[in-house]
Amino acid sequence: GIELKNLNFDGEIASYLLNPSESKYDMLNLLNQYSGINTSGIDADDKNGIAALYVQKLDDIKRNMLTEINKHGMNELFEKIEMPLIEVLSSMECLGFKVDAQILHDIGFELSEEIDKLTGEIYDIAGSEFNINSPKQLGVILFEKLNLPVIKKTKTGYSTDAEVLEELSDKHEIVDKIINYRQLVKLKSTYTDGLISCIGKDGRIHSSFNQTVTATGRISSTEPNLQNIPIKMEQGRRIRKAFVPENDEYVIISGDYSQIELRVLAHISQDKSLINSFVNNEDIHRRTASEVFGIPMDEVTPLQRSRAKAVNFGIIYGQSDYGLSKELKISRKEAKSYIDNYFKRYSGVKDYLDSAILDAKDKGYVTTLMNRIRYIPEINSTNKNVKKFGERLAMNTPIQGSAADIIKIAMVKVYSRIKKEKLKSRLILQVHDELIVEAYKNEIDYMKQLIKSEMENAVKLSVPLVVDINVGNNWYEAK
DNA sequence: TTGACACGC
DNA sequence: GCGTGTCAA
Ligand SMILES: [Mg+2]
Repeated sequence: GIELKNLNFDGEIASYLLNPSESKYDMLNLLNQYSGINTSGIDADDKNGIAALYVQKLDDIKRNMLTEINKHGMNELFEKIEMPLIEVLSSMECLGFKVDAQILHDIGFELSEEIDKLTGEIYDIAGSEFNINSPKQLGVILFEKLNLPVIKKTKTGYSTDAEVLEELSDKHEIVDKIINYRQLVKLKSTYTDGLISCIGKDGRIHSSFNQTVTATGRISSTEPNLQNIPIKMEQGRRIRKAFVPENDEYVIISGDYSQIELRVLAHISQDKSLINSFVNNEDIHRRTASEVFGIPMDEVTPLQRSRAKAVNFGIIYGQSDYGLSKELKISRKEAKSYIDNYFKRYSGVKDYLDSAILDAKDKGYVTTLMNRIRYIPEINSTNKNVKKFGERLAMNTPIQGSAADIIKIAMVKVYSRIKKEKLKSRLILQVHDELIVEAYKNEIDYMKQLIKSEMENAVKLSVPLVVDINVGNNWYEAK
């Protein structure tokens, strides 16, 4: 019920923009970096003393930070995006998302039954009882008792991750049951039990949205994390049926950007072919397959399209031929030919990614669409692996960070219009390329248009931004 | 506290 | 590439 008004400067956010890789933006750190005083003699436990000094030096700290923000051209990012976003996130936290506990209990009960059944079967096959949740104990069973081949090792012993289990699945009947067990236990512990424990007295889940955690400008969500609710597998996806509107006067509307990162890449690289693909609204993975494999669009097979999709993801991540070969389970040579072909066809993308690495080396940092910065010290490492990692950061950060800039602009715009026009609908969640609105039924058509247009027109790029809108009686149905 | 693992974009 | 939660040790 308390309003946030006339906020124009937040020190934590200002310092986050000046270096988003820091882990703490507390008063002592800010004093040390921006007040000009020597803080080496200050007792870190003296909270009152630090707070008093911070207030005393606030004018200096503020002036120094704003000067730096200005130098980097981040004025608009700070004043027009990040500062207004504080109220948007605060509102999302206060509103929360209503959750039907009964649905979660029902799913949880089903999961328990299946887990119990699988547990018994696994013990029977193994010939002994052990903690299946312990990778260490599971490793002993799989690789010592049952003598299955060791696929890969971790720092501490045998790896038993999903990729390893997948490879072992036709070697022993226990493996599929373990794969299944893992999935179900994850759903039960993190999602049914975990979410139930977060439901407030108002029947809603109030996540925390952190604005100063990620190095790229994305927001993060904790207690609970509402940005990783299952969607890929149907069994997990059903969890979304528990996320419901307040009552039957409301529905859930979801607006999600189509291919926002590749569109951002087309824009910042100005690659002619990639821009053309999006201007013509092509199926981008099919087009990539056609270019990489040198075949007409209508002759692309499902496998080729799927591989091209992995190539596109790899480009965004700055993936090497080695990384792509592991992802697609193909030879390094074959992966290299995919990437080489891609860069021949999309030479503007190649030039751009090279320039991002040069930027990181020359200036020490890379930037996004709205001039958000991220320092990349890894790029100067003498350790080859660290240096390569730095190069991937230099390539990925402008893409991921620009997408974050865009959806933040859209959030501020959607929120402002709802407030100004005194609508009953509410912005309640953001999941990186998606906004979720709890919409009043009389406002459905209006909100669909409002969300679509504010998201698509958040910024003007060389390619269109496309947003898909879906409506449903719960989050699952809004797909 | 850390590492392994699994969920999301 | 970017995150967070759970569990075991
Ligand atoms: Mg999408």
